[in-house]
Amino acid sequence: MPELPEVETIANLLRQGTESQPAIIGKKITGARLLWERCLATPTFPEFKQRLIGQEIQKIWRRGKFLCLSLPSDILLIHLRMSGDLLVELESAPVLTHHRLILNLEGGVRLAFNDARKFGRVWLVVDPATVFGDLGPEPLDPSFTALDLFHRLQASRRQIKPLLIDQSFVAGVGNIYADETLHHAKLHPLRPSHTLTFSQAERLHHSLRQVLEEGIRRNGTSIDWVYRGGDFQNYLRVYQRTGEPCLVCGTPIQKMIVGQRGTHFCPVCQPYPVLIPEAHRS
DNA sequence: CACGAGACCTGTTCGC
DNA sequence: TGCGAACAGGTCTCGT
Repeated sequence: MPELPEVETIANLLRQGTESQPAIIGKKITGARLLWERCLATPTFPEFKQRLIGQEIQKIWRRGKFLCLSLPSDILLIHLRMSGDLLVELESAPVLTHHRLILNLEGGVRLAFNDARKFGRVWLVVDPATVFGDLGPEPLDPSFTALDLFHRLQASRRQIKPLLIDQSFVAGVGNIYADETLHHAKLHPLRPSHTLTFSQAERLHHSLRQVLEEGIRRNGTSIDWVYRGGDFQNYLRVYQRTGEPCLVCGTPIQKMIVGQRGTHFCPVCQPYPVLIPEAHRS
């Protein structure tokens, strides 16, 4: 499910709390319960529990699609993958079917990792870089410029859509926001990345930020049976709008499979350009 | 290096 | 109405 804007939304909720749920910053972890063994990537559960209990949640942040909780001696990393969610609930609340890991906190509340499809993972590490691997730049970070993006596009000959969702290219973009970004930037999903001009790269850079920021502003996208409170699904321009009119030109939105992922685009707003082979250029 | 297929999972929706 | 197939916001690994 969650891409950058959804993870950012969850981080905000955990930091600030809501009318019904307290913020969890500053709270100590008092207990842990593992309900689906494989969701804990590292360390073993006994060590996890022993290291975790007594530590206080000092900071909550995001890197790409990773949710990160800083503790005094460790960092707890959570990746929600397709169907994961984090809920703050009363200790007395019933344990829902898809709860996979529960952390008890001070004050009678708990943090529950819920994940129907069991793809999500949790790590407790000292150095998050060991888990992040070669994660690309944060698209909303001011240090990520259009020129950076242009250089990265030039360094590859891959199709732009699979490249955008490659986490080592830029961090945090998934299927929904990639399709939305390409439509906003008026670029065909199959366009080879190295054929983009600098001004097209600038446009892509701008579109990527516009779309991600709007997603965050609307508290993310809530689709399928997983409701998270966001309403960006009501403002999608192409994603899951196959056959419906393009909001810009009225042409029916088309769907194709690219890199095994459903890809939605407007054939008129996002034309595939006639490319002149390099060898034939004067 | 780039791409495709398959695996990991469960739940919902689609098509006959 | 019922049932199997297809599909879903992600990522890893393996083979070509």
